[in-house]
Amino acid sequence: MRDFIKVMKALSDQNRVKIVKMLQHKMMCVCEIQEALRIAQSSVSKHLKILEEAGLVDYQKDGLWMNYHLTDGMKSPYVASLIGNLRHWLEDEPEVKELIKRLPHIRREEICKR
Amino acid sequence: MRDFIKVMKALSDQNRVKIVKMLQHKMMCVCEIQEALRIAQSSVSKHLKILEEAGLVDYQKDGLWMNYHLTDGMKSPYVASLIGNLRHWLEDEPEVKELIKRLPHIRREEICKR
DNA sequence: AGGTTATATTCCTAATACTGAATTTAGCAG
DNA sequence: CTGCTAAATTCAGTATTAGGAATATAACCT
Repeated sequence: MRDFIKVMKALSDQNRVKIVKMLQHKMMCVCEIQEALRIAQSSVSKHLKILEEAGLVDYQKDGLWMNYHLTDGMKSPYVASLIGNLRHWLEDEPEVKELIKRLPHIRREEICKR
Repeated sequence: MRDFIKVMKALSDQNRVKIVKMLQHKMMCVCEIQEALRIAQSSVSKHLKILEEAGLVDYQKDGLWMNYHLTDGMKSPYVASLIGNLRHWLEDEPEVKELIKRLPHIRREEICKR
């Protein structure tokens, strides 16, 4: 029950859903997500932690960068099902579409170092 | 997006998830749910409203009673998917099992009128 | 109409959650 | 080691949510 509710809560926030939708397209570091969502860096970190604790995302260190990516959901049927469905769900949401369109132009080399 | 998040939020609460699991077994009135969950009547009403606004439950009047039941999810893919999955999900949760076991003994004729 | 009962709504309190600014931590480069 | 940068954590303020007691509403009965 606790695990199920963790996943539901994780997906109960607009910014976190947007993060999931973006990560379907490419792995991203914190500052890229920050740039895409235009919210404070600390907020991004906290959202990612909530997604991670729900089992939705994971990350690999790459020097200073943390590359966040979606998990395969092998550890939780709730995660597997929702990540699977979210591949088609919300695809036509204007907010999501606009975000995805901007994705290719958000490159860490241009964003970081400031 | 708003609709999706409404469904996620509706299922982000233990008592609301329990209500959904109970309604898989039979339609129930407010006081039966109140007796099953052992929480205040106003809390039950509010949870049911949240579930209703998310499209997860609906009700039919029967005199003074409101018979709440799960929807078929025809109006929302999110609802359809989650109600479908919740038919097997959480079946082995001790809290849910105990609740379902008590269900047959919770009959409105014995509960109401007090 | 007046009484009774089931449910909804209002009101208030306590707990939880989101936000951003500031600080800390960790990994590089020289 | 020093300086620099990305990310995590802490802190404080605000907003949202869950809870129950009390009240209002609606449907029934006589």
